[in-house]
Amino acid sequence: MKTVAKIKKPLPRVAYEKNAEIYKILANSKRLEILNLLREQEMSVEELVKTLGITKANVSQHLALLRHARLVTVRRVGLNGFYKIVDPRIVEPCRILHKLRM
Amino acid sequence: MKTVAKIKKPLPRVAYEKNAEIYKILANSKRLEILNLLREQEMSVEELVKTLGITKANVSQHLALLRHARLVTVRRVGLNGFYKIVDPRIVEPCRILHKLRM
DNA sequence: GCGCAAATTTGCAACTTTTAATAATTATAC
DNA sequence: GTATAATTATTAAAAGTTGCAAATTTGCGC
Repeated sequence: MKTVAKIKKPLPRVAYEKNAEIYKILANSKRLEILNLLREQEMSVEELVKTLGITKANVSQHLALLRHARLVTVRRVGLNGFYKIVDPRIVEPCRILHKLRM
Repeated sequence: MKTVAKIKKPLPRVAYEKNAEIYKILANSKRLEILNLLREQEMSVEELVKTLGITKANVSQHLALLRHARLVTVRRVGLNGFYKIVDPRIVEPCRILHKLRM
């Protein structure tokens, strides 16, 4: 196999629109923190509230957004909701950007 | 060398804030398109206007934002401005997200 | 079943940010 | 000077954020 060129074709325009939608979700430090926390382990809303230091309602709203975007799922146990990340790879770009020291 | 664990430590909180700032810049389809175009080659403002199909003023505003974030640089030749990307790796997350079919 | 308490979500309102259009301005070439 | 390329300023509309209070859901004891 011959490696001819490293040119990467431009993505179709809709790809940028979709991509931008995801970035909009990621463009909030609290949501980023949630995703990075959930990357390691499932967490309850209660725990997230304590860890993030924002109101419960606010955490809930962020979680709803992430849920609707299918970035996290919730498992209900009694009164509590336990959230986990659907695909941990979603936070990879976060780390890449961090390594680019940006 | 032994691989003990794949646990990645949470980033410091400021990292998420910085990260979110970058995502805010990336969270716009036109800016994403600009960055992905510039990934391959330097382009003039004029060319960008034609390719993107939006007003020159609007292109200019997006470019100013990218410039201030030091994501692109400009080279002036006479009346024309030629833009290039500072670090092509900035668009990698874009492609990663795209491959995650998101 | 019913009522109560706890965990979570939702609705509302105030505020901030972002976007994109038009108009005005700057800078350079001729 | 005039024309052209690009930027900046000024808007108005749209979208996002957040806290409080109200509503919802669930579990538990009776």
